[in-house]
Amino acid sequence: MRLTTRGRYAVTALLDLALQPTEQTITLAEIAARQTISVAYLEQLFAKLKRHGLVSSVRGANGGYHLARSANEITVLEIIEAVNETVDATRCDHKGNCQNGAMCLTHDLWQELSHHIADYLAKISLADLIARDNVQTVAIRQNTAPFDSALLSVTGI
Amino acid sequence: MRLTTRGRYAVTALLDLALQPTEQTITLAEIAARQTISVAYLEQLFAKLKRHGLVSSVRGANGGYHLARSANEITVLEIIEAVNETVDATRCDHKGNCQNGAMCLTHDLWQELSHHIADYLAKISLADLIARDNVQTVAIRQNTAPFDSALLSVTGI
DNA sequence: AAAATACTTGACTATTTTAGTCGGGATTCA
DNA sequence: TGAATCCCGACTAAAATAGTCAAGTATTTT
Repeated sequence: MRLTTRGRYAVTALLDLALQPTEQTITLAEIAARQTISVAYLEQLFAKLKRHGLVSSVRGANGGYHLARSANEITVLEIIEAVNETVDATRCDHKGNCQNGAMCLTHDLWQELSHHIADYLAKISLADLIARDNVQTVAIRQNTAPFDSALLSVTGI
Repeated sequence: MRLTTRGRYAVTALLDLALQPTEQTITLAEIAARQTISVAYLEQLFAKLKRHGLVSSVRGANGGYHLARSANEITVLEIIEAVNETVDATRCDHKGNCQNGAMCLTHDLWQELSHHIADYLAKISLADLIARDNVQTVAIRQNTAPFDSALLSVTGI
């Protein structure tokens, strides 16, 4: 079971995307500036997110990314799994062959824990997150002061 | 957030210990044989478990380990935390300074997830696990055939 | 007292994963 | 054409995991 920077960044980046007006394409440079993530790393993550059908892209000048579905149809679980993090806590990938082909003493415990976490995260959509007070508060902060530095880094000044 | 072999082994080993008659001291060699974990690695884990007050040891010939408390007073969460695995999913250790000193967009999500998992694991004691059908089934299997090899490795034959 | 048993400690190591970086290429718009 | 943007693969440094190994200490049995 793994839940590290990669998954956190992916959810953060997609939530940032979900907070922008849907009619615009959003560049990775903008997201990078607002969320303090390097563009190069975001490229890596968005390649996976695209492969899993969570975002769509427009190439070329004025290009960028969109959510591929509406914010209430994208769950946190999907995002995390798309960037190769698993929520599985068993060592046998749920197969039950954890001890030399047989089931280990604690197999069911880890299996139930895995399901528990997956259920929890599958019930939270990007739209749910947007609706939260603290997300709104942080988003407003990120759109004011840091926006200048976003522009700076985009223009390369 | 990490939940890997180390935490799984620790819970498995303590559950094995909890399944044995309380009046006996249990050696690591026996646990190692039943659970297919190397003695050297168990030593490392039990050092931490002892430091955290989860087991007590008896040295010398016929020595071994006991649970330091009764099985219903030891939770899975405690065991996992004792071997240095954290159930925290935030990157800021709950401090809320995840983005250059300010709160990142998804801080609350990870914080709530962490609490959710911790609550879940804190409600499961070793006694709860013992009561499960599948644990009994596996324990019986491990006490028959593999017990010979346990004796063999103990006696060094 | 000696031997056997068992725990204790610390150093060491191979492998894997994470968290990125870097360079070049393809596409589109103006 | 040239700038903006996404696309792709290779590369790397640092950390964590999953152990191993060796030497030592403590206790009990004989």
